[in-house]
Amino acid sequence: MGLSPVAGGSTVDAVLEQLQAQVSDGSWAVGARIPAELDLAAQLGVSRPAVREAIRALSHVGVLEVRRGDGTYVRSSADPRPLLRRVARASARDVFEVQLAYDVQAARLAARRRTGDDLARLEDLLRARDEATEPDAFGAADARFHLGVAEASRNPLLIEAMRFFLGRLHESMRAIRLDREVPEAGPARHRAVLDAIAAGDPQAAATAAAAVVEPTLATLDTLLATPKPGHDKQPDHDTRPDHDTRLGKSAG
Amino acid sequence: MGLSPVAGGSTVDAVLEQLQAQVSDGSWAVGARIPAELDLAAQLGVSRPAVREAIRALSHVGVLEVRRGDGTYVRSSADPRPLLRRVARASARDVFEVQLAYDVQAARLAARRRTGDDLARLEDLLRARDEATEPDAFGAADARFHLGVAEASRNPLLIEAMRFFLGRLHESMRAIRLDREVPEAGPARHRAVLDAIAAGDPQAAATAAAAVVEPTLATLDTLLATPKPGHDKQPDHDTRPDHDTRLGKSAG
DNA sequence: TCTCGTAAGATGTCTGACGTCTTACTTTGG
DNA sequence: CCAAAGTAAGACGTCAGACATCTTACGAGA
Repeated sequence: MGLSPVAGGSTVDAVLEQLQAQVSDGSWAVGARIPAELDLAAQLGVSRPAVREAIRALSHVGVLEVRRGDGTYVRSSADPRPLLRRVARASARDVFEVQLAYDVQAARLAARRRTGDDLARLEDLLRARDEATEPDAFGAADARFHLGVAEASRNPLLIEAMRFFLGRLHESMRAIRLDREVPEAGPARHRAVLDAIAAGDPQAAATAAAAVVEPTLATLDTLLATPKPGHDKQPDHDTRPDHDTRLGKSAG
Repeated sequence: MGLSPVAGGSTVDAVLEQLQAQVSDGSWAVGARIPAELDLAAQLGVSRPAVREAIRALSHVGVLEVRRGDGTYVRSSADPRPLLRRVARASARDVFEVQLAYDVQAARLAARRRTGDDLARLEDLLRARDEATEPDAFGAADARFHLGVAEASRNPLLIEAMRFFLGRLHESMRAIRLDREVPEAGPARHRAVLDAIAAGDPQAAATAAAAVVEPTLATLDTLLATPKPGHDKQPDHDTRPDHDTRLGKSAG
């Protein structure tokens, strides 16, 4: 597959797409150096800034790696764009289900790998969660406990994935104004997770973690199916949600 | 938090970091319009192309959204950079564990939501997997089956996450030259997953899915702990380029 | 043969300009 | 007085050329 001069739409987007295609289909192997910016600009019939913007975007997501004075190299052949698109448009429910997957796996791994320090830290986090009353503070404490479990799993990728999706989830919930209406699971269920982790029982930990989130997910479905009156009003100024959270459309 | 002129290192990276900080700490709320490129350039003491490259990168990951002729808006306050960094540097083992999380959740959801068409498709995929003999073909068929389960989960975010991480996993395995040495689970375990999904038993499906991947993960650990002679060479992550990556003349 | 300096190539950044689209305001017609 | 069309301002999109700085490779000299 070769490169061809770009046609319509956005120039930079077209360039980006062609570069990503070269990487995805293996024309440019992982580890290989791609042509210089000026060469690419010439081959594509665009200016150098256009090529640079495309390379910068691909570099930011880890597909390319730029080494000043040397050249630009392929770092990963996996195309992150479909996932990025989905993450941007995902409904709160979809994010919640992914988050549940992380929670269960984190608990399972934590049960096998947790240290004494981990347990002490988790105890602190759970206590802080129990003592929090104000909604925002409680939400933050709850997230910190879940993250604490992930940290005990000793899997940095899982930790960061969970951190990101927790933030994304919080965002989605706020967008549809359910962040204060969806009841959280009580202290008992969280205690069960910690106990299973302390006991070193992966299976029990996984089950307990699922039990923490499942009820909330069920409640979320109920709320989405029958929105409460007086809370479906659209924000009337500067906010531009419109990138459908695919939830409140029934009320429109 | 305000903006301040950038100092050392890469200009664009510094700009990008400041823009991301403004978004992450809430100085620029989701939905709000950020200052114009020229204004940002003036405030940061850099040129417009530098600002544009930073905005392009943030736009590519869904943090910002650019509307031609109008302005640039904040789309998400979650910072994806820590996750992106981790994804780029993650070990095959870490990716594998995350993949396991997806597999289990996908199976659980598929058991609840699969249609008759899903079951028929999964039967085809499983048969194709059994019939594949050549290593590459088998790996592809195996991935397609797992993706098929994800598709039956009806969660587009989970599907795309799984697709991306499967690709990333394949990449990692190839990098350490284990993609043909780690034995895959046999047909029996996969059959159990499909049966549980067909039976509509989420718990059994989750357990079966875990049983598919767990042994492979254990084997992977063994191989990584005691590398086979002749295969312990470090993956040449920074493979030096052959100049042969030049593109042929584009014939249009 | 080893070391150092130099030159070539590539990316980093800036300046300035023009094109085009969106938006809001103004003007005009009803 | 209201509504529709026209216009102007603002913002992003793209291009061109130039210079700075870093990396690498090669050749000259010890």
